[in-house]
Amino acid sequence: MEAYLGTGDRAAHAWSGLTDRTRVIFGPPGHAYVYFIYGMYECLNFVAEPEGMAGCVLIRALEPIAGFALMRRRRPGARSLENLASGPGKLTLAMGITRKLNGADLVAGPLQVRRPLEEMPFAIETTPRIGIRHCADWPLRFVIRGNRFVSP
DNA sequence: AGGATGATGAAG
DNA sequence: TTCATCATCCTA
Repeated sequence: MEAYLGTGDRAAHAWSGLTDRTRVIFGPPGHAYVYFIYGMYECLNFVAEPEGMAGCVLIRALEPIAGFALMRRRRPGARSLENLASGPGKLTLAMGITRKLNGADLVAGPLQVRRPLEEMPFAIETTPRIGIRHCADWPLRFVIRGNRFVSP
């Protein structure tokens, strides 16, 4: 995942202030911010700051633990389990997430953030963010150390 | 290394 | 109404 700050972060969508597109980012936390990028893909964020304040987290990858057949059907090109959702665009394809979920409540659903079935301890590693030009060296990308499913 | 592909924000 | 830009992925 990657953090995008509300103020001073030129790489963040919220940099341009409150617009139609960024409205959700300035809304209450625990909601999905889904945006369309490169004319083809959609990316999922979690709003992370109190209402009136901008700040969100881009979900760049996930480890599939269920629904394998469905995810493979949505991403026929995926050659391996690791490849299924190891990138922000791949993740939304595999999960069937579209802009219709923009602004959706992540507690109420239909898209929900849930506690894992079994809690596994893990270490978090910090790296620069990926695919941006501004503030590219800021250490705001967070990965699970040693995990095979992180985005490249 | 380059192409697919369209919304967005800022400028005119 | 244009225009550059873009938090990507895939094939070569």
